[in-house]
Amino acid sequence: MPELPEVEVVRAGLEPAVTGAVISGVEVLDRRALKRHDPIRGDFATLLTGARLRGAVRRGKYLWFPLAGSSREADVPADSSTGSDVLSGGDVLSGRDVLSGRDVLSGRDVLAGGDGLAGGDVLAAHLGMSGQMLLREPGRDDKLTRIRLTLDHPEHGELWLNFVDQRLFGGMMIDSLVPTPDARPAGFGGALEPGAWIPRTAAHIARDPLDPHFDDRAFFAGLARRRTGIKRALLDQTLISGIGNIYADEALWAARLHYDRQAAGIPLTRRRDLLEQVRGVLRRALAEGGTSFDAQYVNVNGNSGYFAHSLNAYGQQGKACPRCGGEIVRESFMNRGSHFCPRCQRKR
DNA sequence: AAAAGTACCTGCGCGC
DNA sequence: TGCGCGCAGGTACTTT
Repeated sequence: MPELPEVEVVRAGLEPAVTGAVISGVEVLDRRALKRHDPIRGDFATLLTGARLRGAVRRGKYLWFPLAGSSREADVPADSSTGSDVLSGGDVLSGRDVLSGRDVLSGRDVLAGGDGLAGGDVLAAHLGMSGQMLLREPGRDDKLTRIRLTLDHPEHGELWLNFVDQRLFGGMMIDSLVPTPDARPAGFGGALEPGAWIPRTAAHIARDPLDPHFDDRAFFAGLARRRTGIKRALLDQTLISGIGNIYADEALWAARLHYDRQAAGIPLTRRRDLLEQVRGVLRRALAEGGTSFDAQYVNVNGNSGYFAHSLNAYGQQGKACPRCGGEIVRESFMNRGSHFCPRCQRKR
């Protein structure tokens, strides 16, 4: 389901509700929704109960919520003999400034709660194909809720956060932060400055094209090296993140590129144009609240976005191409649909 | 090493 | 109405 615009709608919707909230209850209704959680680090519910959420951060389609460290961690003496990063003066492993005892990720004092958590741990989430994060009045259940967090917010009071996922390709986990390879802020955190720390599970993906630190030149060079079709390259989250099947088809339509054209053979000017189209499509979709065809994709209140009305190629098979009037076709590719206009998106 | 294939899942809508 | 089938917006792991 959700690609960058949809995940960003979720992030922005959650941000005011989770920032500063304490997790007062955790119900894991289906353990398969924890499949990326490493049980060795402790029980998900136990670790999370009592922890305080500090914000909501996103890179591409990955979401995470930095947690305040546990009381136990806060008692750790300022011992610079272990794991301290000389250059930053901070503790690489925990994301905490060892000398000052303050949390370098937020600049705030580490709070008690979430016993067993290390400073710099996060609640990480991926929505997969069908995941939703719904904010509800306590007592309001949703069918297919897999994990429920009860949030206690100093201003908003008590809320349920239902993680709903039909297909169970998504999930939640507790993860630790590692330094970003380029030492720049990890992702988009709204009001929260995420710092140059990223969850281990998301560390391998590239920045997304709306990230101010996205490296355009590295992307163009990466495309030039790919011996594969351009759509495969766009969907490769290690090259550029946040794009899924819908926006790949839409951006390729806008750039007049055939989905299976060899990435390496595309001239630089057209690679530049493609990136511009990618950004345009993602920004427009975001402005309309994301794309939804049904209740499968919704924001945190359960409402749908409007971008489905603006699609030019995705799902438009049989209809006229809005640009040239040719007929949009759907072809099976990579076990999914590719939608394009054979007239203005020619392979050669 | 990079690229392609496969596994992971459930529910819905469609045609018969 | 009931049933089987195809379809779904993603990622991680394995194989080549």
